[in-house]
Amino acid sequence: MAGIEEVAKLAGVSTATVSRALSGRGPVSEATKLRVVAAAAELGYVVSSNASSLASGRMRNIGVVIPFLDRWFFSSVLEGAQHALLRNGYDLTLYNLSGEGSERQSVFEHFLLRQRVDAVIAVSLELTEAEVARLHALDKPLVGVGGPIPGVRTLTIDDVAISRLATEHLLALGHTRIAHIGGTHEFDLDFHLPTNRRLGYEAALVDAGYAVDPSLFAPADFSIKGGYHAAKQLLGVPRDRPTAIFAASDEMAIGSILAARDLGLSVPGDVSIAGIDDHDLADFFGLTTVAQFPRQQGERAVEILLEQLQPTDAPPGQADTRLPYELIVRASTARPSPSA
Amino acid sequence: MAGIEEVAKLAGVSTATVSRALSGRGPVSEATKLRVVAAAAELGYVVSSNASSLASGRMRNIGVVIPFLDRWFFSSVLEGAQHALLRNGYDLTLYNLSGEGSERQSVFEHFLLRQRVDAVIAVSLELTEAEVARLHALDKPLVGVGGPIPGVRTLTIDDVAISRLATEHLLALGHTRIAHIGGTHEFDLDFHLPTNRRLGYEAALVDAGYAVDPSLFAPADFSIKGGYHAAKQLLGVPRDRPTAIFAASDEMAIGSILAARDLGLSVPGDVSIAGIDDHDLADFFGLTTVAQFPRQQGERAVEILLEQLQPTDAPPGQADTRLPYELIVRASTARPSPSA
DNA sequence: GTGAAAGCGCTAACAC
DNA sequence: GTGTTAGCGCTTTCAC
Repeated sequence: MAGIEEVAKLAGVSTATVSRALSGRGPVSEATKLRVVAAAAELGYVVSSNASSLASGRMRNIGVVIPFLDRWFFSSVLEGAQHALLRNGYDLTLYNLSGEGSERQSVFEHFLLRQRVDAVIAVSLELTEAEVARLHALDKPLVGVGGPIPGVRTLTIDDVAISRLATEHLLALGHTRIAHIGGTHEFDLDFHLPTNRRLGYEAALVDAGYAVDPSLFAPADFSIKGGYHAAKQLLGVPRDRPTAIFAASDEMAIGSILAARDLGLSVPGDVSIAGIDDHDLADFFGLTTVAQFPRQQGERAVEILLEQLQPTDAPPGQADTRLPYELIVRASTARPSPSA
Repeated sequence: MAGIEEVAKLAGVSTATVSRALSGRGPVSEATKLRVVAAAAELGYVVSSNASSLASGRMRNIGVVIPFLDRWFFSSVLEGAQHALLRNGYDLTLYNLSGEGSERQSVFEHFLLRQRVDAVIAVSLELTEAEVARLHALDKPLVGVGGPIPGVRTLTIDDVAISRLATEHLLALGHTRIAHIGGTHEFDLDFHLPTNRRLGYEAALVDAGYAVDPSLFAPADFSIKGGYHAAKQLLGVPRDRPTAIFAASDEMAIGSILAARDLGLSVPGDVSIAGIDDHDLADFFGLTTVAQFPRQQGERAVEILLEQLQPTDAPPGQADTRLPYELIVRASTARPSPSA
């Protein structure tokens, strides 16, 4: 492994110049820069990130803390972040918290404090004050995706508005008995997504002049399986069956479609179904949904972070960035059939 | 951020002793070790990984190169690896190659050479000789999951045997017209999984005395959607319909189940369906499958790597480790109905 | 079992 | 625009 000294020798300059030429910091004439780059290429030289980081304090590495890897939303955010980081020459160090709670503690007490990352992206995690404080004490920028986290720059989606949008779509089609499959309380811990989505649904109903019927709510765990069972329960009643289901995630909505089929109901003939996410499979199932763009969320988080790592003290930007969403109407929703 | 010097002062020892006490390398009396650990805890001291790595040459960091994040198999391997690494105090630096080819090059030419990782895990990637050579030149251990990669320690699953097992299950039930949904050629590039799985299927048929009927093969892209369309084609013929489908992945098998339903066929009444993976959703769909345990594959890869990082020159272990698999019979397979 | 001191391979003042 | 040099914060010989 060639070192900076050898490159300097081959290019006929000092190590300082090599450092400047290769990092782009500090003035170097075009001619010498070319020689240095050529020498580095010839020797297959790559800066040692440890030596560089130790001397400069810059790690070129971002830590991503994420609770799950095997769900579409999370892996998409991660993919977006990874992509944006790679493009900028940054490494991504992954901290997946899917195990027991002890992992979370060691990540925040040890791993993130090792001076290995310049900044941290926390996905769908509500950090404790202590956790935030630790990172701030190290002067490490932090951005939350899916927060909000008090005192931290976050990217959030307006869950209330999203739900309202989906529900209003069903109302506009003429549905009045609209059921909702939402999250259980355990999913409310880190970010109040289930609650907010339920609130949006209820607000849309109330605004349209309908009462909220508690019997039209069923909790599930955000999975296809969970949505299936919840929908079976909602649709299994012989009389006063809901004519539409709005599920708080596409996976639960897909489960609902499968449940409807198993009950011999046609979608959207007998029941309309809408979700949230625009999951990979939504198109395949013809699911009407409100898209949120997780890949872009990951990319955006990186951009914000890299901006913050620039020494340019521009206006720090607003603390909370609202993410875009979009209603995508497919074949799973339609006007209620007159017979219903 | 407290440094080693402050800890030394507080514990009343030299920095050398602090280093020894905290890293466990070199002799320290039990008493001083206790004092040092207490002092470190009191100051909230965490070793700077850069300084430590620069001085010692150990990074406590493993690079994982992986082609996809949003597929169950890959995210599960990643999760297993992450878990095992965290438990051992190692960081995981992720390199996802899902973008265009340029990413792959920069990962191997720059990112991995920055001296940031002790070793590399390559998941389902057939590395070029040049790529392997680069890593070996740096003396970085490398293990492949899903290889095999010539000259590299790999964990592989016997795809031929897995397919044979699934096919023999269908044969044993009395099926003779067994269709196969396999991968297209593009998926054969990095690891010959589609070909091997097809070979196992064909070998089982031939051994049982049946000819391979090319009309009973349909290619797809390993997705639910792809499997759906392939199955529609296979099952759409009025006469001589296959009585069973063996798909090279659970996602394609699930697509087949949905296709069968849409065609008004019952599973397993009219057609039996089997897959490979034991995907998250396999249980929900009652899918008979051959499980391969991707989480454990990730964990195992880490164990092998960490072993290799030990200076103990024990027997280096065999070059190719075969992974376990297991037939899981659920409700999607049964004896063919007499009427068929 | 413990301490002193010499680096690890770079970067960033500072001088020129 | 370029070279000189003093660290960055640890680990590791080597003495004791």
